[in-house]
Amino acid sequence: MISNDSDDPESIAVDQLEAFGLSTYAARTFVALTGLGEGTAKDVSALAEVPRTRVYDATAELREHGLVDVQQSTPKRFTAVSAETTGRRFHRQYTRRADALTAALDEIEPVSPTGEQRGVWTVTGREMVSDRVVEFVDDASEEIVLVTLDVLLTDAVVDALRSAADRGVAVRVSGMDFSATDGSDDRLPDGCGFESPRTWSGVPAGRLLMVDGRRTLASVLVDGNGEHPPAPRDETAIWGAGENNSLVVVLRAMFTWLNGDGE
Amino acid sequence: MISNDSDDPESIAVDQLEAFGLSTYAARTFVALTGLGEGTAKDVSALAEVPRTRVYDATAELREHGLVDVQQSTPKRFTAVSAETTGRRFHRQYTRRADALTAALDEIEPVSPTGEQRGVWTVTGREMVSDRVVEFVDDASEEIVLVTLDVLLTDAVVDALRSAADRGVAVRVSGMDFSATDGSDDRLPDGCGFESPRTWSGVPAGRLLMVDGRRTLASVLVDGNGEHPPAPRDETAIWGAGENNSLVVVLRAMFTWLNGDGE
DNA sequence: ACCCACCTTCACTCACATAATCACAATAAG
DNA sequence: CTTATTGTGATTATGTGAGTGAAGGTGGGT
Repeated sequence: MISNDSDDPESIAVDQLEAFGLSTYAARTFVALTGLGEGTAKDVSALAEVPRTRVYDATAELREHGLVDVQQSTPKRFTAVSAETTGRRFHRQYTRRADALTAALDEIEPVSPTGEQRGVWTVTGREMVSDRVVEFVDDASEEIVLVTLDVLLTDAVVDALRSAADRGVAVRVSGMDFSATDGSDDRLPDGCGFESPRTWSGVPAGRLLMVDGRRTLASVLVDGNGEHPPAPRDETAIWGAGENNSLVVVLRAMFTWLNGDGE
Repeated sequence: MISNDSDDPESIAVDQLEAFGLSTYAARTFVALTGLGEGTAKDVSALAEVPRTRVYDATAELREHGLVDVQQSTPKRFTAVSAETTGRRFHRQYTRRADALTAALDEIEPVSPTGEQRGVWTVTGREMVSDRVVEFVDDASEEIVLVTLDVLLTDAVVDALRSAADRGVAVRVSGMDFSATDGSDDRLPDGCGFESPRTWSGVPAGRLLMVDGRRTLASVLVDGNGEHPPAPRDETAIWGAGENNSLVVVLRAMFTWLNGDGE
């Protein structure tokens, strides 16, 4: 199958514009106008694969978004705004949307977000797991224990750990692969040394996290199901919350055992 | 007609989520889960107007976006991530989209953006006109002359004027209504006094802009066609570029005449 | 003044995606 | 073993947008 989303700038721009809610005609028309700088309906129809009679609808749609100006002459001439203005406009618009969404959800959200949980929840996707890690770390008030692969220690996670350490939380981080983190990662705050990395060699690679002894998360990297490119391996995690949560109990025991072993 | 987009938090959240590309089932399911904190398919179906058998598809869709975690039990239980995480996630995602779009469009954009233009272009919408003003001001290298209503002097415009003044451009701003800008607006940099505001009283309200004597813009506020709410009046602008552009010639003559009159 | 070419708008069909409903299998509880 | 309930799949309907064609209007050329 011939994938539509090639990697040439035109296709990328069209895809992104469609993601921002524009119709395909509008997106293609805008890209064509960006390349032309200025042009008539015929010009656009020739360059982009847009029926000439529909260029007018497309430009009307673009005009409502403030992306195209029109010259009232015969034939009508159209021009697209600059790339920076376009990017800034969408950025502003969707930042506002995100803020409105957060505000609305905040009103809906019930009061007790961190209650006792019975079961174990599952998350998939590397970025999604990182988000949960950050979320848990941000909620920490006393202690954070994290064992992670180096590649999974993204900037967002490091930032969250830093701010936790700054607010007085005891942060203890250890790497699973004993390649880089010989002593402690240079990006992390001081006093994060936890346990010799070698302790964890042989453990199925991923992350282990415990926050305040009440929230735990465990993840593994699972091979993508025979995908064509090198397939950055997908991550699957489970997490649980609450003092008596089964996963919390298991991991807490595991951590205290290993920690007590070290002393 | 009963408008679907009411102003209660639930409807706002659903609308925003749909704007971010989610299906209505997924949006409604997520909002219901945010209110519940945790629940089964039946719970969601009862609270949100979603068929029970479709809750599973909706949660699958939400899971791919990292917005919902699943508990593998019978019955399955679902939980939504926090409001802040949701907002941050979408903000990140669409910031990246905007950046990718800008980069792609930059590659497409031809080299000479500021050529000689024959005709006169039209723009509608207050925000769209402000964007053009900012765009022109940002491209200024020598001189900026702006006459504007106070309400149209938004922060974005002021910022653009500031940065232009900082880079050595002669900025001269004047207000049309002689209410606030007695001498000079306190938000503006120094040395922007241009002409007594009274000169412009009686001129159809809007803005007049000239940049480097090569680009001009004129706008007026036009009454919204009998809209129900107070209807913030819409703005319509025309602009032209090039030394010999008709609009440029007219406005340049106008400005130099008034300026020479003042001396 | 007429004709012709082109531009512009409008109306229509078709296809696809999503909403919505139903039927059936699987599981757990009594 | 029965039964209610849960999960999965197939199926239909509906609405939106892509694609096409026809008709009206405008300007230029003869």
